[in-house]
Amino acid sequence: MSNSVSDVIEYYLKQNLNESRSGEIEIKRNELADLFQCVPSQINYVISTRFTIEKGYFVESKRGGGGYIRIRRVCLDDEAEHFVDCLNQIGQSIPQVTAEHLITRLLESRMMDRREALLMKRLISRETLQLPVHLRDQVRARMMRMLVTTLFTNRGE
Amino acid sequence: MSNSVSDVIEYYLKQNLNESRSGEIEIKRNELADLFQCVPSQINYVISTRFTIEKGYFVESKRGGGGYIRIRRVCLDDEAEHFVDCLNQIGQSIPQVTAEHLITRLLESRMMDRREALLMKRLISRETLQLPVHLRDQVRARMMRMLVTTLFTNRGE
DNA sequence: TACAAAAGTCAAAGTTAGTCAAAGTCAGCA
DNA sequence: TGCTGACTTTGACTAACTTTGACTTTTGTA
Repeated sequence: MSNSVSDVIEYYLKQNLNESRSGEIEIKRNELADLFQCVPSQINYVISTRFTIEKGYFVESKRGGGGYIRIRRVCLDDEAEHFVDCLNQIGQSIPQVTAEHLITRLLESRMMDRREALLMKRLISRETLQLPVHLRDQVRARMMRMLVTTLFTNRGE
Repeated sequence: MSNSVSDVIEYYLKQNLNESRSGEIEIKRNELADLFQCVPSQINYVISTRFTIEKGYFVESKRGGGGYIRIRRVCLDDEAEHFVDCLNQIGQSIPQVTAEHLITRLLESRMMDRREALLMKRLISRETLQLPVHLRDQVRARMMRMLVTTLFTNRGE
């Protein structure tokens, strides 16, 4: 399934990450590029397309002598801020438009895919809920909180 | 039977699908076009006319270096009937356990993925809805109908 | 400070696959 | 015959993803 060099490098890095007990690996860009016979900047490409924060990775690096690239798999603690932000915005009651914006942001930050976002927007709509405004906004808030909690604790793939 | 190039390609692909233990094959569009001496876009034609979701196939692809077209056989007999069956089962009101069973069946038939099923089960739960029983079962029914409709009309994102 | 040794950036080139509409084929029928 | 409509074939154009390399920035050390 993995045909491109980028895919192979991605697999290699994730393999190493899984084997490291600390959930963190440190590489030398040039050494890796050498190992996979590619230009050093391809390592940057792989990292920027496959090890993004949205996908649950945090990357640090340092240039110069003794430089490195460190990749860490982030767990809930590191995302807690974003997670809490979302929950705070939702509160105990949320109108449809606000919820729709939040869903769009979650989609844009790759926390959900298009189908999930579409489904979610339909589920929290006035038409689906068909309840008095006050009650409707409260049910919608509980649904949104459940969405965010699920997204943050059960990452796809 | 017929022996148009498209028919030959269709036969070739289905043959390969049958032989693959995983029920899934991966091809390179250009290689196939080369093999059958046709333009690459004819592969798209064959796929779009013979490997539709209605006929029980799910197709994914990726462009660029290492690109591919992946065809998977999905086990679903008669689409429309299944869709209508689901809607009938839901009706205007549905209790939590019944809805959960339906979600599990949708998951098993690959209409949804694990995370979507998990999310959906949480969304339709007593805890999330927190409404009087009769109202709750009605809201749940509308949510389930929306789920099924979305799944059947918005295949794979 | 100067230099060397890292890593970063960015855009061009390369590699696939997708879309769409025009043209071609063929069978059935008035 | 020759028309019609469904299906197939073709290719120009588009979109998405990857690879490459020239140039830049940062950092440690002599």
